[in-house]
Amino acid sequence: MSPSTYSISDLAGEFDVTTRSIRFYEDQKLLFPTRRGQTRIFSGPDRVRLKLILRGKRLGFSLAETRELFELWDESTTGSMKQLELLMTKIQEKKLALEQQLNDIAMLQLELDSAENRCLDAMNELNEEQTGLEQHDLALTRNAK
Amino acid sequence: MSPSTYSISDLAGEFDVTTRSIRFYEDQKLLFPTRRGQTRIFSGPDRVRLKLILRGKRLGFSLAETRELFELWDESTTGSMKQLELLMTKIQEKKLALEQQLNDIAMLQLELDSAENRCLDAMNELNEEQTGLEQHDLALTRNAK
DNA sequence: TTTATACTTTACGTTTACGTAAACTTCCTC
DNA sequence: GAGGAAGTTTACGTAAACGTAAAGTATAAA
Repeated sequence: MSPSTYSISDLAGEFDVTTRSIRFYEDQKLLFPTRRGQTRIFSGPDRVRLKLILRGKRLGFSLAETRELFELWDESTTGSMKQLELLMTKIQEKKLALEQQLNDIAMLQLELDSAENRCLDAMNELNEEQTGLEQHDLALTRNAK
Repeated sequence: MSPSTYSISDLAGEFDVTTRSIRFYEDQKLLFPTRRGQTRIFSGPDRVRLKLILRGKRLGFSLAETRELFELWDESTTGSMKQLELLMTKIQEKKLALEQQLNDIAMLQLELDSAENRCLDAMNELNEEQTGLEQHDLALTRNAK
């Protein structure tokens, strides 16, 4: 069974971040460990939030943005009407940004494929120059699975 | 017809960045404008690169990473075998990172949808409390197109 | 009891990606 | 020829996200 509390180095080890980073995230109000004495004790939800923080980073989110998302999520159970409307706006913004990111990724993937093919072509040319034509059909094996 | 050269403020205006940023990108070897006197003149390829820089930023790339990609692309026509193999490695790395990003985005989208629904539920509840049950079926209109 | 290990706080240092101000030059227009 | 707009260089400032000592505490093992 997975434990329900974690030390700072447990989490640092599991997610490959430094303890310094984890303490910084706490300082920035992204994590809320309890204490035993002065030692931090992280809960399951803390662990989840850490995972989300790191995912956010991979997507280019600032810590402030991630914290905003956390707050939105938390307030979604308690918010007033005015709050909820603002929340909807923010959610829509994030969704639009993600759409944009999907487009960006799709285009970059196409370009990387193109670069990959150019690279393979160049490698094949170098091979042919060196070894003559005897391996000519090797050039056709590159799309085989 | 689109012009083939651009001033710094042309590009700043088109892509909504400051001239300061553009100069900084040049300083970091990401753009290579020519000069007329001391005034920068940007080419079509420069404009494309600027667009790519900004796309990279949206994906969380550092300027150094983007420059690396540019250099990879440029070297793909001239590289030696050793170079080309390293290039392939880098390309694979980037492709893997993009796959990860796609996963990350998919999960975040699910969570945003969930948050959106929680939000709509909460708003409907507030409405019902205030107006009684007369608008009860309004709660069902939210998935209509 | 000493020693090792893990944890803590405090605080200054560093990198990235610009912002911002100061002090010019060019060119156009009035 | 006096502005005004757009360009330039130089250089210091700044926010974010940690890195990196320094110095102390707590606990378990030898």
